[in-house]
Amino acid sequence: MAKGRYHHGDLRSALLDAAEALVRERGTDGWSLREASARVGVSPSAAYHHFASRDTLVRALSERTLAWLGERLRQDCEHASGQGDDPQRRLIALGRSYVSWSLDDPAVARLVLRGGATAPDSAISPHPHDVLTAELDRLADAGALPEPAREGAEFVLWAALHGLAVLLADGLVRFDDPRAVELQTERVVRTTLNGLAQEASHAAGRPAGRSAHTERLARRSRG
Amino acid sequence: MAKGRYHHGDLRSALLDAAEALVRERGTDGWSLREASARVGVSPSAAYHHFASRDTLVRALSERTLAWLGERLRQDCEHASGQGDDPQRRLIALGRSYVSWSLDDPAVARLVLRGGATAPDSAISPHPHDVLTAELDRLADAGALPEPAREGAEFVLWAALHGLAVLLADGLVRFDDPRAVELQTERVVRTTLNGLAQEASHAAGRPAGRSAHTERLARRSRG
DNA sequence: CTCCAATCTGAACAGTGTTGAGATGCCTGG
DNA sequence: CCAGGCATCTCAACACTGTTCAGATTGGAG
Repeated sequence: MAKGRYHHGDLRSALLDAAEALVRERGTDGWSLREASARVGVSPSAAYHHFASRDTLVRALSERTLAWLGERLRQDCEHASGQGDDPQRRLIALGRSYVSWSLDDPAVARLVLRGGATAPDSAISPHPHDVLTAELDRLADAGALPEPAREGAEFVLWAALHGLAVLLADGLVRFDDPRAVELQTERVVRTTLNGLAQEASHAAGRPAGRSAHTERLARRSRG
Repeated sequence: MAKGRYHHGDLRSALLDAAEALVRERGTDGWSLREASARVGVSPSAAYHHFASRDTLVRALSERTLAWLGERLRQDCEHASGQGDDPQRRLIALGRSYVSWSLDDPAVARLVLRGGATAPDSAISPHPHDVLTAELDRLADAGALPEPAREGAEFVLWAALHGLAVLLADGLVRFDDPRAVELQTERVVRTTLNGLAQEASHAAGRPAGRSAHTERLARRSRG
């Protein structure tokens, strides 16, 4: 629609769509703002009425995708919860969803997962990290994660999952069989959770996780 | 040296140095080949006698740094091995070195850790991944890692460490206290190793890690 | 000392992000 | 129904980019 019309209608999201397609085709930097504009059928400068710069467009795409991913993770957790509401099963589903996405759409994942592209004041909802945190809470509530191990546990599991996703998206590690990716992901989640659960028994005598207080980047308070 | 001379002497590594400094100042893309050339005191086209393109220069810098990092990791393992040659202590040292580097030099780390910048046929030696693998072998030899858990364990630990390093370099996670980073890194290594060691007892009945056969990207056979 | 091959320069090309002055046409208020 | 405001878009231009190539320069081999 809006073919040949002077006013486009929804240029902003049309540009985001074009940018997403271009990222998929040629990566984050393999295309120009001018090309995205041309693809939408609009002059290069038109984009500047919706985005302050090319970089802003890319960031906006990153945020849009991140929110989409958060929703996807949440849904996949819910869907996996089918029988018995096993929190560990839900976390494995989350991990599989996260990792398989980064493998199926590596170019977009490379863009999104290096969060430098995410504005600090953007309110992404639901943020993938928040989904993971909520699932860990669920695990702790179910008694499968001792209280001392719960503190900061999200950073351990997040690091492991994020690391696997990034390694795959960047092509630093490859699995011959797609099924192997699922197994590896499952193993990473299981191993990490096992390690976390066992932490309490080893913790006596060392500073414990409490002093490793961490904070996520501020993502609150939309401008 | 070579000030004002027509022939520079060692332009290739001078360009790499300039590129490294520029990456540190303004990130991977915040500078131009022309600026790097100018900084070295040479015309823009001179660079093309040493690098096929800007991208090639960046990749070369990435490889140089990766090899440097591998050497650093190896040395830090050796250094930590002081008393008793405890393999776990060595792995913790490796993790701390890896992570603290990515936090101390985040711009360069961002460039290096996303291996897309690494040519597939480059022979990086010693490659950080190989160092980690060797240390896990050492752990297994010491009997601290059951045989079935050893298989593919490097991908679990690598994912966790790499994930933490990347999250920090990208600023997706921040710790208020530098000491907290060390503790968190130690926790990630310990937790992962604990989880791995405990794997055998849980493994009965599931496919186990054997079918999750993995392979690193080919980095052998220099052109 | 001469000449070659490696090295570097200078000028040029197409394409980039970005800007500002002006054209266009949707929508609101009369 | 129609005037006109205003967001939206176009056009032309700027400085700058990566890259190429014909030619100038020079260290070192014969």
